[in-house]
Amino acid sequence: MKVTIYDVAKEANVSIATVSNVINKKGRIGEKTRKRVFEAMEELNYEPNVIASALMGKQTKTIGLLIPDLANPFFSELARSIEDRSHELGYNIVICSTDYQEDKEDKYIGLLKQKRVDGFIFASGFEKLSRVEELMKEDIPIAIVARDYPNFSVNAVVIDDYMGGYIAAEHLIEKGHKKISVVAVDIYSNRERIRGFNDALSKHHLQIAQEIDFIGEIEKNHMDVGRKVAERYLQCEDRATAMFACNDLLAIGAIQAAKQAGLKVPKDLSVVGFDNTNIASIVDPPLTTVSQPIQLMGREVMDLIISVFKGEREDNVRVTLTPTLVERESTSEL
Amino acid sequence: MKVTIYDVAKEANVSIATVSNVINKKGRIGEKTRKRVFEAMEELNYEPNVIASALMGKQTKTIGLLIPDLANPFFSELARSIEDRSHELGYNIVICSTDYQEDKEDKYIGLLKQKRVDGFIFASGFEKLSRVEELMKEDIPIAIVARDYPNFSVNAVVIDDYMGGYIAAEHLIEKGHKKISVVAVDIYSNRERIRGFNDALSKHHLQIAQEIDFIGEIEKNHMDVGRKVAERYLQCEDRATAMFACNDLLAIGAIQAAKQAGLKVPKDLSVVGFDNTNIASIVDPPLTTVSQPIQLMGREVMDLIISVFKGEREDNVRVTLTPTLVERESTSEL
DNA sequence: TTGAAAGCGCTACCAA
DNA sequence: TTGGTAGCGCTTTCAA
Repeated sequence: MKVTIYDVAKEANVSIATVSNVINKKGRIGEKTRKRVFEAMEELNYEPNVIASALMGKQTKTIGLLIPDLANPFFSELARSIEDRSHELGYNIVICSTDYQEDKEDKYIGLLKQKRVDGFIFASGFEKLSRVEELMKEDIPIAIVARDYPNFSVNAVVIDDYMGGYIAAEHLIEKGHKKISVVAVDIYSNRERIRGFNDALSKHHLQIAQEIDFIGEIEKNHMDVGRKVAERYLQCEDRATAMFACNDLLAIGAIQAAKQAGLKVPKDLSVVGFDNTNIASIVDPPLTTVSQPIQLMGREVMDLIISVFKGEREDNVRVTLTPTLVERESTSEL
Repeated sequence: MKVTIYDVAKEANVSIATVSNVINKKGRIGEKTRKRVFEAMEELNYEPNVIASALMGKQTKTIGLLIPDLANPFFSELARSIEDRSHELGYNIVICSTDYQEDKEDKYIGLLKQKRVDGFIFASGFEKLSRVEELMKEDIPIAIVARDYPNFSVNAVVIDDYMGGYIAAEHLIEKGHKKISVVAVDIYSNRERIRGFNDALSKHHLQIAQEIDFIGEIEKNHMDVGRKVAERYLQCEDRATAMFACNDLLAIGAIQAAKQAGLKVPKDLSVVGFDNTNIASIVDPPLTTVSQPIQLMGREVMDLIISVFKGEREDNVRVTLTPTLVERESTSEL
C-alpha cells in the first residue's frame, strides 16, 4: 500500500500535524524532530499525495494549455518553451489541441476545470472570448499568449502583429516589389498582420495585388491552404512578384505551388513568411520570415501566470514583444 | 463558492449518497429522484470535483507522457496522436520532455506519481529500465511506444527498427550504391536500425563505408549532429555515395552538409532518412525515408494502456508495427 | 430505493 | 514546539 503521512508519523514518533509542518516548512519545529521526520520519510520512501492537499484548497501545480494544434511546429515549439519554464517552477502542463474548434475548447476547459488546474494558458485562436470572461469571473487565473484581444483586459504576452506585417511589407518594397499578394487564414492575428502590411503598402502608394483570399474553413493543414491559395494567385495574369504569407507553413505551401508552376523562388517569386519556426531554416530556399521570439514568449507567459497565482500582479498585464525580420533566401530584388 | 455535492443534495432534497449514485449510475435509483437530481445539478451548474473522487481511489483520468523533446517533429506528431485518442477516451495527458536526461526522467516521474496519474506512456529514449521496473512493481500501468526493450516484458507499441534499417539498406543497394555511411546518435533504436542495415549490407557482401560515428553527447539538436557527422564523412577521400540517417532530422542535417560542400542531392549523394515526419516532404529535395505509422502508434499505445486500466489485458502485450519505405527524391541511382 | 456515516490523505486551527 | 481534530468533496458499505 501507499505510505501516508500517518505511517511517517508513526515511524518518527510524532503526530501527523508535525509531519505536515515539516513538509511544508511551517511553524517552528525542533531540529531533532525535523531530522527524525525526514529520516522516516526517507526510510519509508514517502511521497506526498498532491491530490489530498489539492483537496484542501492548495494548488494542483498543474496548468492547462490550450493550443490549436500540437503538431504545428510553431505551437509545439511554444509548448516546449512553456513546458520548460513550468518545470523550472514546479508545475506541469496539460496540453489540449483545439483545432480552432470552439466545441473542443469548451470541452477541454470543462475537463480541466474539473481537474482543478491552477490556471489556463490560451494560445488558441478562437474568436470568442466569452469563455475567457467566464473563467475570469470565476477567478481562475488565465493568461493568453500569441493571441491578442485588443480592448480587453487580460494577462497577455503577444507580439505586435501589426508591426510584423508592416516590416514584412517594407522588406518587400525595399526589394522593389510592387505587386504583392497575401496568403492568410481568417484568424485574428492574420488580420492584424495584414492590416500592418496594408498600411506599409499605402504609405508607398501601393496596394495588395490580388484580393485577399481568406479560406473560410480553417483547415487543419496550413501548408495545403498555402499551396491552394498561391496556386490561384499564380494563375492570374499579371501575377504578383512577391507574396506575404501569414505564417511559415502557409509560406512553404506557397513556395511549393510556385515550384510546381515552374517558378524559381526567389528569382521569379519572393516569399516572406511569419513565425520563424525551426522549419523556416530547413526548407529550400530557407525562408525569409518575420520572427516571433518563441522561447521568450513561452517563458514570459509562464512567469506572468505564476505572478498572478502569487498575487504579485493585481491588474491585467500585457507584455508586447517585438517581431524582427530574419532575412534568408526566399526573397530577392525584383 | 464552488457548488458541491451537498448543495445539489439539498436542492434536490435527497442525500449526497443518492447524488453520488446518480452521477456514477450506480445502485438503483427511482426515475423521479434521478430527474430531480439532474435538474438540481443543472440548476446549480454543478461540476464534480475530480480531485475529491481521485482521493477516494478513483482514477484521475490523467496520463503522463514522457518524451525526449516536444519540439522535435516526430515527437510532437506522436504526442498529438496520443492526445487525440486520449481525449476521445476522456483522458488528459501531461507531457514532459526529458531531453534524454535521466535526472529529468526521474524528476518528472516523481512529480507525476505524486499527482497520481493513472499511468505512464514512455516514448523516451532512456537506456535504463530500472525506473520502469520500479513503476511496474508499484502496479502503476505503463506502456512504451517507439522504443523497444527486447527481452523485457512490458506493454509496448513499437515498430520493427531492425526491419526499418534493413529496407533502407535494400533500397540503397538496389540503386547501385556500394559505399554507404551511417549517421546516427547513440540510442537504442538507432543501434537496432543500424543492425538491420548492416545485415542487409552483409547479405550483399557489403559493409558500412566509414566507421559509425556515434555522437557521445546526444545533443539536443539532431540537425546539427547530422550536419557535423556528415561533414566529417564528406571530407574523407573515397567518400560514400549514400548515407543512411537514423532519423529525418539527422538526414536533413546531412543534406545541408552536402549542399554546403557543393554536392547535389541526390545526384552526388543519396540520403535516406527515418520516421517520415511532416518535414520529410517539405525539405528540398523531399526525403526518401523509412516511415513510421505515427498516427497509428499513438492510437495503439493509448488503447493499450486503457485496456490495462480496465484489466482487459493481463499480460504484457507487444504490438509491433511495420515500417515502410517512402521513396521521394533524396535518393537516386548511382 | 434511499440515507447515515466512515473514511481517502492532507492542511489548518487551536490547545497543550 | 508539538498534537488533536475538524474538515476538503467525494465514494462506499451497510442499514433502514
